Amino acid sequence: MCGRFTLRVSPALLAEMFALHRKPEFVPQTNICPTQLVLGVVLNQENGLRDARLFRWGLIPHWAKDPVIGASLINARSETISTKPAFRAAFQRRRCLIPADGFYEWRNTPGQKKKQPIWIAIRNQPVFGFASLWETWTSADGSELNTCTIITTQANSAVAPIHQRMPVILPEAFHEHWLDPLADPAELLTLLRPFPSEGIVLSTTVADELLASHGLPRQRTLFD
DNA sequence: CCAGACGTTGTT
DNA sequence: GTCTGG
DNA sequence: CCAGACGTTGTT
DNA sequence: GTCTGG
Repeated sequence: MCGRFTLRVSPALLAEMFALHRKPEFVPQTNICPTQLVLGVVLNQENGLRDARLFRWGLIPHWAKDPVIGASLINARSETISTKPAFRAAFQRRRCLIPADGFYEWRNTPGQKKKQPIWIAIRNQPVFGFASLWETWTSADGSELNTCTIITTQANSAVAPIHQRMPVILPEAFHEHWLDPLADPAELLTLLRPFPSEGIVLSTTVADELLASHGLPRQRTLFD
């Protein structure tokens, strides 16, 4: 799955790598959590340009009465995304890319009391995009909330020893297809596969280094 | 027909 | 909103 | 994902 | 142990 990730690149690089209309405003982060605001790249249907927008991580279906459901919909299984009521509308009409430069999976070692976080990145890719969906939810008082979810797939052989599943990382060559509002759903589903194992980089120590390099306090939630 | 669910993950 | 179960 | 909380009663 | 909140 994918329950935490990092995004530390400059807005300028992000704009370049995702062909954004303009530079997004965001602060580099090394511990992005569910229910926080995350950056999502969408295709603006008005002008055909790519925009980066903020979404609350945890998709709330438009029909939900209680928005608390979003906290559990931080991931969507690629295998069932086109049929599940919570996701199929978003899959048809509201696809996006969530930029990241790494993500965490927790390894549960038998005999060890605590799970160990492993930081996972892609070789030679300073930033990449998670295949994602977004929704707009309207509350009883009429206020709107834009939310998103990250699509998961079976772990590749590099990640499998740590965890059974992993987020879908779309190679840059697939970005345009994924964001195309007229794309054929059946073809889109073929894009949702595990990233090639050869490109995977794992680290047990980088997380602490990342925090230090940004002068951020060590985060008890992850590393103690 | 209406009522109620609608999701993921890990763990057992 | 739309499907499933009763 | 992890961290942190984890309650009852009667009344409207 | 399990749910909620971030």
